[in-house]
Amino acid sequence: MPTLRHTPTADTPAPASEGARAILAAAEALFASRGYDAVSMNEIAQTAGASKANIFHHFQSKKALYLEVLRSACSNDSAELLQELEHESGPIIERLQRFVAHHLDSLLRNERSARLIQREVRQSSDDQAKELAQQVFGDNFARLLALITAGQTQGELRADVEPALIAVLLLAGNIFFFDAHRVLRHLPGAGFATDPAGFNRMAMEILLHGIRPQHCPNPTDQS
Amino acid sequence: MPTLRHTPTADTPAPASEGARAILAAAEALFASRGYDAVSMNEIAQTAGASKANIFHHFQSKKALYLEVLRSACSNDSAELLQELEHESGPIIERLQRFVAHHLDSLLRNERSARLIQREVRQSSDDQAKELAQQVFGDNFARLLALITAGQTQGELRADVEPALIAVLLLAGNIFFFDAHRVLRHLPGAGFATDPAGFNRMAMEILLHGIRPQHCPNPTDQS
DNA sequence: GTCTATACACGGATAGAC
DNA sequence: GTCTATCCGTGTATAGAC
Repeated sequence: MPTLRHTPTADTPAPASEGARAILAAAEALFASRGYDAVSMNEIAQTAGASKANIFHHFQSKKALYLEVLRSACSNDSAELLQELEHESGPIIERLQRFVAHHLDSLLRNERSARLIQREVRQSSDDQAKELAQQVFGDNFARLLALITAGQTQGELRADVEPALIAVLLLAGNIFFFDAHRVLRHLPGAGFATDPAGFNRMAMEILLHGIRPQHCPNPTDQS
Repeated sequence: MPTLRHTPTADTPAPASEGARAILAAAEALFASRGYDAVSMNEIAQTAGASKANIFHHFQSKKALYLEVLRSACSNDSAELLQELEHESGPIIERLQRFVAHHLDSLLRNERSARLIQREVRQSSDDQAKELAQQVFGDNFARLLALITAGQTQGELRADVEPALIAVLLLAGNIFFFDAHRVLRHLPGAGFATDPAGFNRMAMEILLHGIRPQHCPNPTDQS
């Protein structure tokens, strides 16, 4: 698969001449829900209300169209979460909590693009992963790390664990929930599978008591 | 996609007449690494050293072959983990720890089958998920739940959280690591991405301090 | 920019000999 | 059980008119 380097200078590299945007939207929906191979150009044309040949006029090939879809999906998903992090005040733990909740919500709301990106993450062997890490996730992950390390220096979080590990555990729960909640629903005792917010609250509660510094209610001091 | 109900009575429903096993093995490798659509019957035949028509002699259709592959992959993956749980003594936390470590190890070692099953979990919308939950994951998940509840009644684990939630968090870390470690490697501060065992140890350490009841080193007792 | 028509290859599946 | 040969649908991509 070709490289997906994106020139970060131009805001709109291809203005997407009206009809092309319809094609892009249709392609995104179809690719995300059924994968690359399972969807045909005929189908995309039909869904977009355009002719198959017109697609090839706007995009060099099927793969080129796919990569274009990927790029737009990535930047959308990321952009939503950027603000939540920095421009806030108050305890960092609360901010983390809100971030995680927002992240899961975003996953579930933009299910299509989320799946699309996940697919790429998983099947990207070799050095494609590096590009993904640097050009797609790098910024947001770094931001999350900064928040966590701030929490550590401020004493809100344990300082004896790698911040990246905390970040990963924070995200892992969300992504697992996103992936598996349909199956989870039918497993014994996993009623929370239908309640993302509740899951988030409880998972965070568990994680926090491992993340925070020893929070011991002093038995001698019970005023 | 057709139902994947498996008669649980017969141990070897179809003895897989020698050549059929080669086909099955080749199909598993190809399906797992590239997905259902991307692999052709021609390719499977070639890899297995058989003719395309011969595949259709042993399996009704491409989809039937796929389901057969799925079934075998599932039972293999599950079977490995079954023993680890019950037939042991000692603190439950330790057993959980060993289970989680073994689980991640199993994922990484059987990458192909693991991916295959994950694919099914994610794209199974509707009631296909129910079958997966009941016929593939049900047993193992129930076992894990039993272990956790035992830990709760024994006082090793906090009793005020849903056991299923603990189970999910235990698994989520592993699966996220399995999915993302290639990308993770290239993110800042995530050096543990190349060290599954280390990741397991640290993640478990974090989780435990949230899971176990308040573990407070008594400051008055320092003999 | 958008269409109709078409070339060309490949994929899944079957027939029938051995 | 295994093969060769073949049918038929569909998918990507192009040519060329409007």
